[in-house]
Amino acid sequence: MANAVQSYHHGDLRSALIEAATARLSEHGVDSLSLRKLAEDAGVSRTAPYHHFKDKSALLSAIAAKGFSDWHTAAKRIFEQEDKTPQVRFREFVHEYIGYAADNPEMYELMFGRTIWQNQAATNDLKNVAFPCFQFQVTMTRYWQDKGLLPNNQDALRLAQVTWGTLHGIARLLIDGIYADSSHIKEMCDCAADLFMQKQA
Amino acid sequence: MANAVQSYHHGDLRSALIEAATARLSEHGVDSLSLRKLAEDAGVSRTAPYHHFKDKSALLSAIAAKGFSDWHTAAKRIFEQEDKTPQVRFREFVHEYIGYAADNPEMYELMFGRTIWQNQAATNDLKNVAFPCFQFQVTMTRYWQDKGLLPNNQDALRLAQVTWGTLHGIARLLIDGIYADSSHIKEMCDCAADLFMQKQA
DNA sequence: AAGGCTATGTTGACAGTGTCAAGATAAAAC
DNA sequence: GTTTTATCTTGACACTGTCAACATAGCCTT
Repeated sequence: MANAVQSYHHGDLRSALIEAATARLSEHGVDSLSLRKLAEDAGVSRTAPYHHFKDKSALLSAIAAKGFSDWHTAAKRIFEQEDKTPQVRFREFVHEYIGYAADNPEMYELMFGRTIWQNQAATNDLKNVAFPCFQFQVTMTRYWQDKGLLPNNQDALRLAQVTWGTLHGIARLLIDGIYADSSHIKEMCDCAADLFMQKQA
Repeated sequence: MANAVQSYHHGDLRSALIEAATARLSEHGVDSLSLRKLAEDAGVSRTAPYHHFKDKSALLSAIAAKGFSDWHTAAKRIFEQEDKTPQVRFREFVHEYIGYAADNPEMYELMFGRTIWQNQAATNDLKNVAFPCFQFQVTMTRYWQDKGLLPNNQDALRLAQVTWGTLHGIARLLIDGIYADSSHIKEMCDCAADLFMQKQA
């Protein structure tokens, strides 16, 4: 950060802030993120960030947006592996989802936490990235139904909400350390996958 | 709160604080809870609460503990209805769980949010109430397995984590307003119940 | 090139927050 | 009646997000 000569204008403060925030996020958690500390990290005064983000929530939304787009591409990569059977890919998807959450707990917390979603605080930029990500879950669900992995007598949207809800719930129990510890992640994932694909077991 | 004559000692500040906090919680959300406001509500100075709770987290834990014990009794009531078939009771349980979360979003958020669970902040008092509540979920799961509602080839603990995770996840998606809106609660519950009981469908 | 517009960055200020330390008061214990 | 203990008080500190007012410098037009 201190590579450039100190000048009145930073040059690319927006990126610097997001970078600093992402670093701090994974190390110290979303709760310890303060605009003032981030400004200091970027070598800039307390209120400078307000010229790039409406408020704190907007900055957090920008970081979360990056997380969603990353996850979306990761999900697509798993889903589109042509060399594996749908069943294998489905199971892999479950493991990857929980794995992503367990490996990036603070990012996951930010993406799906109430910090940025509560009382319509979500930015339009955020929604534009997050919603396609949600939609993709429905697309995959429909595919899994077609392939006979998931029950065909259910509405795809509902089923997507339930399957995704399951992954989301397990992820949160793990992250928050509520009656589920990380040493049994694999067993839990397999159990969930088995449960969904009961008829094929 | 102003019923008693103003005296140096409050009398039952602990209860008054919890009461005020519970009221504020359901109205304005967990994020708007401040010790100072609660102290003011109770007609007492800023730091008085510290003689009854180690810190803010301890107060929140006490409220959450009440929530857990309430839910535990509610769950037992549903589970032990002898006049209904296990299948009906199971479905009812699903609806009641999500219903409780949807009706008391802020309390649910507090009970299962990271506010009180993160980095081992949970009080022993809290754990002592919450853990039996979790255990009960395992007990129920084992029963449902015995009755053939849930797959018998799965470890009860894992299955309990997954089924509960599902309810938890759906609850959170609803509460946080993430790609699931409250007008479809019933359909989502039925879909989840159907998914769990696939073989019996 | 001169001048003004606009994006960006600055300090000052305000109302909040949780929490500690030190002292005041009253009730309970001896 | 005296001492201990529980409870409550004011004062203080280091934080926080955010607004208003002002400073700087790069760009745009003339």
